[in-house]
Amino acid sequence: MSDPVDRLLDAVELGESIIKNRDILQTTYIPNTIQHRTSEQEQVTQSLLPILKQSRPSNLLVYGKPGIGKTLVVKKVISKIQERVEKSNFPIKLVYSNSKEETTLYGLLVSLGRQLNLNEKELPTTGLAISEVFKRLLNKIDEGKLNAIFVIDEIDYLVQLISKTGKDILYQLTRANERLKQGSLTLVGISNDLTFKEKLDPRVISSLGEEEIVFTNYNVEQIKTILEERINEAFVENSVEDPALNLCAALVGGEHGDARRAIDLIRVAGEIAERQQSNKVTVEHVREASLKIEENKEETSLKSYPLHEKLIILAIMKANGSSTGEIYSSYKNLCKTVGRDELTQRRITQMLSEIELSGIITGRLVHQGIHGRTKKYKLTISSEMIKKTFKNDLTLKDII
DNA sequence: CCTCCACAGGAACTGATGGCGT
DNA sequence: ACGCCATCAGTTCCTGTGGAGG
Repeated sequence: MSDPVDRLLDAVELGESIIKNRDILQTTYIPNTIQHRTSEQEQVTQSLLPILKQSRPSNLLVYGKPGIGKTLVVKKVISKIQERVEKSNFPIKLVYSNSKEETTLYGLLVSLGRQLNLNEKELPTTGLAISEVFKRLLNKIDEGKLNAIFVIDEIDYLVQLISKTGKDILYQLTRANERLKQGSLTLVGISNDLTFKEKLDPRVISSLGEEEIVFTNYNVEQIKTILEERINEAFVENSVEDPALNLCAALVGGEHGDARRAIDLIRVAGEIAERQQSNKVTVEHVREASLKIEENKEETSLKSYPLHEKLIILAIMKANGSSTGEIYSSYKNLCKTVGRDELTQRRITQMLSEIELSGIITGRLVHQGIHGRTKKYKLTISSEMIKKTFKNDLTLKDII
């Protein structure tokens, strides 16, 4: 999104910048005070408190919509506790992982292991049985006499991964303490999906859900104060106009109140203002930033698709609003012209729903009586965008 | 009221890849 | 050297279905 080369060049060109501290505008930055979240911080601390007494704290489940500070609060509390026990010989190890970023169960366990300082030799990235990986994790904790806290973000994705493979890793994680002699393991699950608990094994619920904390959504006012705080620290004084700030909060607050997106928005707006050599961030900049973020998302997801998905998107583009059957035959023609083997219709329907999930197309189920049922797909982005991004693709450029 | 279309979408399977332990 | 294990892309086979048209 923000190209480091551009950033450097701009900074040199301008000599001075209206953004004085860029790190603060990163969504991973943990501010000193997390606004509107004091009681949640207390609750998290409360359930992790037993660590100080060297006994095992409760497992914890944190719920709430995206971008409302769940991860921030959990990370902050744990690092505070870490500071307190630093000198004792009973160290706390924070291990964070995001299930969405790891595509497989194996990958997730390995990323946990890496943070426990297991190297390639001790924990290879492939080849082992899942149970073997798990055993090595526990061994490491036991040997190091660690108090490990596993923070698993978007744990609902993990549940999906597990249900595919049939392993009950979550159950084993929650019961791991019975297998540990010297260390301890605490599980903190973070979930966006408030109903996700229903999908869990009841045995897991009883131990994982020992404590539950629900984060409420931010409203527009709260988003605004959060933005204000970051702006104060990150921007040169008075360089963000009030209407711009309001618009930022309104654009985001109108949806789900995702603070991360608000912060992204003001950061991009700031960068645009800088590039235009303006010394103020205006409403216009925010509007532009909003568009730019949108387009960027579209472009990167278009680019990242494999060939057959791209062909499907082109097939839809040629006949916007067509049914699966029509798309499929159009796709087959495209395959012929580029000289590739075509895939089965089953695979194509699957790809279509995958693409739909990313938001580039939308499908609508239609029942046409004797003409059966189909899904009709439409593009949600402009065909110019598609042409523009696929033009550089060697195999595609002549069929656009 | 029944039939039958044109698919949706689940489940199980295959073959390839890559790397482990022994 | 061998069997094993996880994962991925893709295939095969399958059951299910709302309502126009007879």
